[in-house]
Amino acid sequence: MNMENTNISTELKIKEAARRIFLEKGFAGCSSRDIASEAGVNVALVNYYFRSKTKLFELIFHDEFENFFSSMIIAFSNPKLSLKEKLEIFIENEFQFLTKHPDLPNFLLTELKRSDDAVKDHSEKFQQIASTGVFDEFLQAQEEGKIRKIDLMSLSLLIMSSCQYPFLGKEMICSIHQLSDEDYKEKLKQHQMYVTEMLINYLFINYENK
Amino acid sequence: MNMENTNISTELKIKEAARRIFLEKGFAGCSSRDIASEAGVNVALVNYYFRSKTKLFELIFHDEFENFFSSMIIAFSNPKLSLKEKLEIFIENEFQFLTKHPDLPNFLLTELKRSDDAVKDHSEKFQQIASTGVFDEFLQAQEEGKIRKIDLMSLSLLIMSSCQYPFLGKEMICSIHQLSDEDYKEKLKQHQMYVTEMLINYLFINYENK
DNA sequence: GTCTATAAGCTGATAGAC
DNA sequence: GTCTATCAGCTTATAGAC
Repeated sequence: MNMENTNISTELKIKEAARRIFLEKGFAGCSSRDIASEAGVNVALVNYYFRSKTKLFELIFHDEFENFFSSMIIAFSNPKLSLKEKLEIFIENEFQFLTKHPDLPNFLLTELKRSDDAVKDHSEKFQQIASTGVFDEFLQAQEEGKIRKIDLMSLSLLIMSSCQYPFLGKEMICSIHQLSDEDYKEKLKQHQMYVTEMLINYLFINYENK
Repeated sequence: MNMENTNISTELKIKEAARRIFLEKGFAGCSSRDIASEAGVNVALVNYYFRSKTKLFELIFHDEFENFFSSMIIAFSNPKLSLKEKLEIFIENEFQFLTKHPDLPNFLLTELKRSDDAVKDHSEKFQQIASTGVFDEFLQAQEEGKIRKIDLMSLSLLIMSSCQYPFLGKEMICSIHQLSDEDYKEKLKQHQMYVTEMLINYLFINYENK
């Protein structure tokens, strides 16, 4: 039915416009009119399809939150990979994913800070990653003395810091070092190599990087 | 004069209220009325003293930007310290400073992203740090084979990532690992140790951390 | 399903009383 | 210097025409 198609198409147009605007400006930094305008439709349609700006935002936020963690889990779910390969591929995937979605970390962290404490239990994400078995594998390797003994939170934090900060701090770094977007993008390739080397050297005991 | 004192006091009350509100909610996330209310004064006084919300914001932003970098430079300016000590003390200072100003990194990075490209040249900050001589010292040590050869941007990025991300990502980490503010604060002490160890092991060649 | 018109409230900012 | 009152404009959201 072409009637249904136009409905879905308009709904999608608004949702994708909202995604772009929210990610760039944040919830407080934009209006329903900005979103409607970006989608090329009337303001009333935003509320017609999504009832309120807040409901639409919650939809997008949830979507992006899932997206963000799904991209993390891919490397961990491959049983053929060694722990070291999992880490290497995780970092590679993160830099690739975040190059495509550079605003995502700032968006998630900023909006998570703004949200109510009541909505703040995301421990199912921990469970989701745990269910890949990668944490058990880490703990096992620690028992065997192959990996440095640090707790899972600090481990995650070290890895997430190194992967996400280059995208969070892009504007600051570029303005201090006077780099263009092109320059920075180029520099990030080399930086990814340093990050990989540093984390592997630190976490894996008796490992020598040539 | 007590008349002048009350003026200055009110002006300061508004400025400090604005600092707290802007840092917590961002420019777009609050209104002049929020600031006036936090300061315990009438809305009209905000414009009376600072002409506009934007002018007041620019004042605070500039202030905090300076504050942020000043705190970085302390360790580098002490000529008695070795390069390794400079890094250790820098990290210690950063964690201490950011524990007192946990919202600052997110504030600066988010608002820097929002601002016009025209206002984005902060290369004087690079010059300011360079004038402590710490970069020359690094380059010298690299020539002597004491320090891994990586460029200054990646070096800064590795260090800033590890120090700032734990504060940027606090809400995300706490919601995933189900930690209270108290728990997290306690965990950060140990994390700081890991960060120090990792950076020193990676950057300083032939260095063995017991 | 999409539009116009409009409601009710909040926004930044100012004029004028005290 | 500080307040009240008020402006014009923008906000989210809805009612009703088509």
